[in-house]
Amino acid sequence: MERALTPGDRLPEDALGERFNVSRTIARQALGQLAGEGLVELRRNRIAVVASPSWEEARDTFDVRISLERIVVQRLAGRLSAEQQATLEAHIAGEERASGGPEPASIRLATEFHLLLAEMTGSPVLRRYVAELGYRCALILSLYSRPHSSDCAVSEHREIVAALVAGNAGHAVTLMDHHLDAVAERARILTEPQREHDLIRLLAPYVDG
Amino acid sequence: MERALTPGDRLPEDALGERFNVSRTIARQALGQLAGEGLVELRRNRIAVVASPSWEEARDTFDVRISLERIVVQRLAGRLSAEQQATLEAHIAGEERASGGPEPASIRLATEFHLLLAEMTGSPVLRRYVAELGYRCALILSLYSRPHSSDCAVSEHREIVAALVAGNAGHAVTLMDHHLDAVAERARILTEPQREHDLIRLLAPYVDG
DNA sequence: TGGGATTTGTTCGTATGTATT
DNA sequence: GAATACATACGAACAAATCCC
Repeated sequence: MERALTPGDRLPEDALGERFNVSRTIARQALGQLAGEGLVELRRNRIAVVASPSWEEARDTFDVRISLERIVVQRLAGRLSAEQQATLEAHIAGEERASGGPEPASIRLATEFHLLLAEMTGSPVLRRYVAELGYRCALILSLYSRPHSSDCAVSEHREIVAALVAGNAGHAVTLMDHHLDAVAERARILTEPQREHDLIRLLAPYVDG
Repeated sequence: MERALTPGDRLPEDALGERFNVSRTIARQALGQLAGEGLVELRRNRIAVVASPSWEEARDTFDVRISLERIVVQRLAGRLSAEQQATLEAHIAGEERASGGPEPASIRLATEFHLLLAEMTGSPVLRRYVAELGYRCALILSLYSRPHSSDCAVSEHREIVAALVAGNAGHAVTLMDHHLDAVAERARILTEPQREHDLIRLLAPYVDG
């Protein structure tokens, strides 16, 4: 979500295990799960790498994501509790605060906004699928998009919440469609191949303890 | 899919490995994947068991499945190639032929019809999610439904295909909604706890070679 | 093209935790 | 309630495949 890693980056079991202070067995399990979620590519006898979705897979992922999030807003329109409303507004305020700061934080918050909505449907299945697609879309944008500019997105988030609170399902769906279309639209120009990464250094912030 | 196993059935790594002639490591990996798909419950230091979705989870799974399959028929209406049409008709013919025979076969075919439709959208993501939910719903029905009666379902499948071929998206969606509602409706009466199973014997047909 | 260094695939042993008599 | 049997969790080690110079 924060683009600490880039598609194609190598993920050797040993190095991961050393970084997170676990054995290869554990690192291997984690890689297996991530492969199941489409974030890691796992080919037999080959080193695991961060997934590099093809252009077709990218398009497909975005298309299904749009359909799924449409379901989310349809379920939520006019049904947000006061508490949920407050949570969403607090989140958007956080996004605004972060919008001037470091990019990884604002990218993460933008993704988490959608996750928050999915969570509020109360459907674990919907939540899981939206989360999975959200993560994959973040990965795709790091492959295909130009640098993130989050300013517009925050105001769109605000409008979506307003439509949900107003109970205008149709409008909320339209807004969400346009919002996600706009996000997908960023994935138009291929960025040049990324720099070499130092796995050990990059993952340092993510080690517990 | 064929209800060879029932929710709650124990799945010890050892027994599985012996049955399929693989080591515990491999059996363990398989259990991990199945847990990711929600078909197996994996609690720390405890024996794995076939998942027993709660009533709420069951309801949720069916609800999301209906929403997802609605997307499938919307994408397919008026867009089926002659070849796809033939494939679907052949499948339904197979369902009819099997409807008098052994139950496991017809249950499997009924589930696979929906999988076939999802596949024809050409969307790997949609296909995967519909498959996952289809398998889970089969599991749920084996927990909560009375014995399967597939006669009605086959004719409903036929009607859905007809609406798709006619290009009537709205009607196709309605038919699919009603069809899946009817399937979910079967999950109303709790069946009594199932008999004890002999894992070794039940899995015998599934061993390769 | 060849060969050494890496990295994965798999098995097995031990420790630890759980169920059952 | 304690002891025994059983199952899982984890890591070490070895073989085979791959990578890279």
